[in-house]
Parts: sequence; structure tokens; C-alpha cells
Amino acid sequence: MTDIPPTLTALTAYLLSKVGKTARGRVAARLGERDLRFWHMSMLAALADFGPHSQRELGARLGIDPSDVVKALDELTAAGWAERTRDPADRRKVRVVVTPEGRAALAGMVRDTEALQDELLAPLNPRERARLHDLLLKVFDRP
Amino acid sequence: MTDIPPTLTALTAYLLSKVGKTARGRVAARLGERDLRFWHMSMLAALADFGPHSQRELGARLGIDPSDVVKALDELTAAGWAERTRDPADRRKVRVVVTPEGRAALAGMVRDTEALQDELLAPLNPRERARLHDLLLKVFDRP
DNA sequence: ACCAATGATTGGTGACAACCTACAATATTT
DNA sequence: AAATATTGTAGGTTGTCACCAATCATTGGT
Repeated sequence: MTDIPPTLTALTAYLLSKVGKTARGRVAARLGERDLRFWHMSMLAALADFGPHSQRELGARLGIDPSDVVKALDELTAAGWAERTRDPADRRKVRVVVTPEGRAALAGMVRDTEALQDELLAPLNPRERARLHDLLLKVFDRP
Repeated sequence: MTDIPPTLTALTAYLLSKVGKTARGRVAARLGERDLRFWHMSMLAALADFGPHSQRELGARLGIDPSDVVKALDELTAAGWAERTRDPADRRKVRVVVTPEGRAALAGMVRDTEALQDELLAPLNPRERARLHDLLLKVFDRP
């Protein structure tokens, strides 16, 4: 009775949408237990992987509106995970850096996400998981 | 500059979430050109694939709150794509059936979605697309 | 006949994401 | 010097989504 219409499951776009939504939902739920949100991890990852950003760079990289970057950074700095300092060369800009505590927090979030990912991909063996990752990466690189 | 942090792209859960979101967004955009939404297609598909439903059955199958089913069906019936008739055996229930116009509309939505899917999966060859579909199906079947 | 359960319906709520405007400070161009 | 552009910031709007409570009609059981 709870079967899903084959007309829908025959569409890869439908499966992508649905599976993606549950993935997003579960990650959000697990992070939410510690009052964290998805973009906490995204921003910390951007700062950790690519070094300091201005706020506009951060927003551009992650596809977030500059005004929303402000609010997000307010939380990150309040938590001691990122620091805002004025760029001496261009005092309009803010130089955002991740703190050691921020890196530690990021590592924790990544671990949590990986644990959850294991549950989500339970029906797949290691080879299949790698294959899925590869395929998704190809699609992802072409927005 | 618009590169995505490798810390994130290394997570399959992140890719699923992101790719799923763009898939959902694009389908919504294309359907939206004709003032259609995602659940229009879902409901019509459920009715077409499994025959008449009561509204509660519909909601249970698609994971939609019964009260939202009411609102959605209001639109479907207004468009002439579904019909509500009282179940003579149990006059509490509403027997929902899809009309021929509804089937035609569904076919159009499926075609649109498939066309869009071709764009989305452009980086993959046919064999890879089939493989991706298979893998997603396995993950999807295990919620 | 009465009572509890079920189905449909109405009318909300709260969370959240995406976006937009206005503005102050600073830089750049003319 | 003056005009223009960029950056961060504050504040608000919008739409969507999922969910909830109350209500009414109908059914089935006792």
C-alpha cells in the first residue's frame, strides 16, 4: 500500500530529488542535535580548505546571499569558530579565518555526517558506494 | 574561485543533497512555467498507476499530510484532472479518480521531466545513467 | 440508541530558505 | 573635489513546507 508509483521511480530526477531530500533531512537532524545547521559545516569547510575569505567571496563560493553570510558569521564567531578582522589593504573588506576550534568542530561534523552516510548507504557495498560517489561527482561538476 | 570545498565533495551525503536540490529545483522551475508543482505529478502518477484512492490512502502513499491532500486535490479537480466522488460503500470516504485529461497532463509532465533529466545527466553516458538509476533505487527502497 | 473511531475539511502554526532594500564606511574613478 | 562603486550590515518580505488542532459527517461496535 505504501508503494511508490513506478511512473515516478522510473525517473532518475525523481529519485535524485527524493534521496537527496532524505539525505539533507537526516544530516540536518543529526547536526541539529547540537544546534548546528548545514551551512555551519559548509562555511567552515570553505575556510579550512581555501584559507581566509572576504565575506563576499564566501557567499559567492557557496551560493549564499551576502546579507545571509553576515548572519551566519555572527553565529560562527560567537561560537569561537571563525574570526573577523579588517583587511588592512582594503578596509571595507573583512578577512574571515577559521580558528583551531573551528577546525575541530568541522571535523566533528564531518564524522557525524559520515556515520549517517553509512546508515543511508547501507544497501550498497563499498564498491557500489564508490561508484555512486563518482557518478554524483560527475553530475555535480556540471551545474 | 567558485570551487567547492573538497571536504564537502568528499561526502556522498553532501553530493546527494546538492544534486538532489538542483534536480528538484529544475523540475520545479520547468513545471512552474505551467503553474504546476511537484505533487501535481506525484498524485496523478499514484492515481494512474494504482487506480482510485481514498484521500487518506493517497496521503499515506506519498507521505503527505491528509489536510494537505485536500488542498492539493482542490487544484487537481479544478483543473479537471481528478474527480472526487463519494464512496457508496462508505460515505465518509472520497473516491479519487484520474480523468483522461489528467493522464494526458501527467504524460506531459513526465516528458518535461525526462527532457530536463537529459540535460542534468548530460555528463553521463547511457550506461552510467542506468547505473546511477540502479544505485539510487537501491538506496531509495530502504528508507 | 449510544459511543468510539475514521475520513474529509478548515484554518491555522512555526521553521526555514532565498531574496531584497536601504544604509554607512571605504575605495576607486572622473 | 565630486561622483560612483564596492563591502559589509541591519532589517524585512516572500514562498514553501510540514505539521497540528478543531470540526463535521459517517461508520461500526456494544
